[in-house]
Amino acid sequence: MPEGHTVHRTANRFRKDFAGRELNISSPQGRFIDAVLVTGQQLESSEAFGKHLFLGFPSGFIRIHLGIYGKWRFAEFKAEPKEPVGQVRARFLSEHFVADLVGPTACEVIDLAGYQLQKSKLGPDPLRIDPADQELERFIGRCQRTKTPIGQLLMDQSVISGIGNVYRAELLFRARLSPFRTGNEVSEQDLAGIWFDAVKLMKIGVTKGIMLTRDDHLRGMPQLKDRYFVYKREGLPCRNCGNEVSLQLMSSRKLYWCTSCQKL
DNA sequence: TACTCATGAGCAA
DNA sequence: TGCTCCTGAGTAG
Repeated sequence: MPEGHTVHRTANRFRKDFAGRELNISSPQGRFIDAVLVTGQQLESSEAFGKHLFLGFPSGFIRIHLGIYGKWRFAEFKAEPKEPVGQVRARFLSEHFVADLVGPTACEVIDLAGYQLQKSKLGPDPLRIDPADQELERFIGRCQRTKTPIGQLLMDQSVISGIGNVYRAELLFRARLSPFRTGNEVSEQDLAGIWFDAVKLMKIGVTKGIMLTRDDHLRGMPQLKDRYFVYKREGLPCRNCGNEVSLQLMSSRKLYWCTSCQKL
């Protein structure tokens, strides 16, 4: 489930199983021909920024973005790894670990300038908190300078990075904010509330590996149908007021919200 | 077997 | 705004 928390988990996994080792990098599918530029080199760093994963090697970086279909398959092996299954764009191999990448939107080798350029396009990431960078102030400033609806701003990776369609819907419900309220009409206090709630929920996502947004369900592993307040619950009763959860398209993405709890 | 859908985003018009 | 990239899971028949 590729929202930001997944990418941070993947970065952690690469640090744990692959960092400091020379990796054999190949493209079983044949579409990542630049694998030859970095294969055999030592993995020096593994970092997530928003939904981007950057793997650092002596001669450059691999940037990976899962997009909507992308997936990782990790495995440990004793003697030989299993043969790749399906359309494996890239295979990362160390002595005892293998990571197969399937269906990413982006998998490319970039230099330091490209790495810095990619990072410069991203807004603050709630999972990378550095007080010196004033992330919260940047986020609030970007929102309050525009008449774009808050539901759209939360999906804009240059405003806040790592949020996707699930967290967007759930954060706005938890804040009782209409997705259609424009950025300049959302108070500083409400924006700070969304930010800190995102920090909280996404950290849970990193720890648990799934998106949990209901405070009464933070323990255990609830079924998908019980996991959310509004996401994918169109037509069902709102868990707070009982009104039907609404669904409509916003910038061609499905937006779920409760018209009664999240008034304009 | 065929069809639909998805947690994303770049690009042209 | 709509098209396109791209893969696999789920569902209907």
